[in-house]
Amino acid sequence: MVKLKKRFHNMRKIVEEILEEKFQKSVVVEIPKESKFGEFSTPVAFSLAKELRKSPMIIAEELAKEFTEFNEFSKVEAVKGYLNFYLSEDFLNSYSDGALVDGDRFGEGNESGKILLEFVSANPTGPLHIGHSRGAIYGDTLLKIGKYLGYEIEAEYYINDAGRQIDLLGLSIYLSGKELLGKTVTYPEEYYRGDYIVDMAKEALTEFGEKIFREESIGDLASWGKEKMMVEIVQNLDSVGIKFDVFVSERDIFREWEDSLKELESRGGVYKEDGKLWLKSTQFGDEKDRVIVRENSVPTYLAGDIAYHHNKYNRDYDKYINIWGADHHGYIKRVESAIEFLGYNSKQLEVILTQMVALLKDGEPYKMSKRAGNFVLMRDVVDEVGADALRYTFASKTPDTSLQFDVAELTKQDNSNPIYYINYAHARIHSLLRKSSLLEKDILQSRIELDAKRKELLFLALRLPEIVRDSFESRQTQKLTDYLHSLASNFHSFYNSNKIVETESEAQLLKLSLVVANSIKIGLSLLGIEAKESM
RNA sequence: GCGUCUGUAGUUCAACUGGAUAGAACGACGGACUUCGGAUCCGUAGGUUAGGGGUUCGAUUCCUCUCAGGCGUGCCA
Repeated sequence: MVKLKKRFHNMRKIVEEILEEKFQKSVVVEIPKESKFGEFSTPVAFSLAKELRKSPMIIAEELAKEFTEFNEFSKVEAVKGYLNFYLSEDFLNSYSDGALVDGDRFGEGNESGKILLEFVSANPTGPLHIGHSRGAIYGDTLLKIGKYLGYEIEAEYYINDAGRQIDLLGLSIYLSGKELLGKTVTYPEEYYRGDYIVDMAKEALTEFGEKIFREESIGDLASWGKEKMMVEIVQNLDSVGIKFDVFVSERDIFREWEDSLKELESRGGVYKEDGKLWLKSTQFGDEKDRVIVRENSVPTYLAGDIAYHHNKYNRDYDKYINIWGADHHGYIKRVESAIEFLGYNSKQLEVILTQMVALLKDGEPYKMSKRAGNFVLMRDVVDEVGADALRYTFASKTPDTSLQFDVAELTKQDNSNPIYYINYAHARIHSLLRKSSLLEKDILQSRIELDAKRKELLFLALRLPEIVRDSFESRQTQKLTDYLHSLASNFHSFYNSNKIVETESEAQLLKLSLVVANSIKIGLSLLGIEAKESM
């Protein structure tokens, strides 16, 4: 049997280490698209061709001979300059045993590093809409995957509870309340409309009586309304299984603004002009310098963000990840420059932008605006399609491409939904286990004899650790969804061409199926979805 | 105008960050169990990777120009 030195290493890493030890340099290890080229391959002979002044074909031929003594491989072949590696049955069986022993923790990493992940941070002036839910689900998926890999990650929500939008919330509730009381009101250009404002006005009326709708009470209505909205937002997030570790308030953070300002001043990051205070953000590549304190001495929004990032950096993480809507992208440079002026390294900050979600309803474009109140509520979509489908949909799209879909499409719960497809594969495996009369011990102790099909399926199932890692490091959660889909697909195909229960190979095929089920279960759980054992 | 993201099959997306014949899914069309769940499987059609030029053994990937679209370009948040 092959001994596994490093349980937590994924298979590609194991092969990489073997090659790097051999060649004393970093080597590209890839997984060929076609299984006839082996499980792994490397084009290393091409890069050696120049310095050795020999053809890649010849180099590869020679190299292939040097890998005969590795029991990880059953065969190492040179084809057209590529070096192809075929994993041995011994190795794959050992690795499978490891996977089954690890169970739910197969692929878990031992990465170190403290990461602060800030996401959603939607203004508490209305419920979450479908656009917010994209960043929320993407962020939460990253969080789950990162934690699985061993990183210490905190999920943080920044509450914009200061500034004009909160005043506007108070005013909007106030005006709506006036109208409820039969008064004629004229709404200004900018205010929040939508049913939730009317609902809050009604609630305020029953809770506080008519006296709340006096002009002096707008501030009270604002902070009361803000609290209401945060409760609503937390519920919205909870409905898809998202929980934050920390909520920070802009209002609280702002108390530290003077400290940040002093720091900026002492490092020459600001200057006065036209009675305003400017941040020298051009020094770090911004298009122009930015006002941080207005002529009337009221700080701008950026000031709050500077204090916030100052606060974050003082908490001393290794990395700060912000997930913002694409409309904030102009902010990156100015925040980075502020971080530099505060004496910190802006390279530790990584901003991921999620592009817009353009919704259609029956083919018609759906304009989303909180102000106008005709946005699609996250809550409504969750009610219609369920948390699982929504989570899968957003996790399966790269954040940096704008996404357009029809609400009507998502409300369809037919078999085009990949969640059903993947769950079905998982449920099928459990169905087989229920049908079988074998003991678990006998299944686990059997040895999987590999033919081409079995090997392909087993290899794919065992790639989970590598996929999870890759998915996190590239910040591309869709690598995980794609993987699960193809694993399910591969299993369905296998299932249809093999009888399993009550055959001579029952034990080993069930063992193979168990490895598949384990990877599906883990993968789904990292997406925040619970695998079903029956449907 | 500038910044930024994007452009790959009818549609939605891949392509391991420079590697082998550009792959899947959905949709379309045609098939498959008296075997364990047909919510499945198998097959067929569909491509000048937006376009030109460059870098090299090799480009969907890197550079450059052009074209098209989204977002941004408040002392709003």
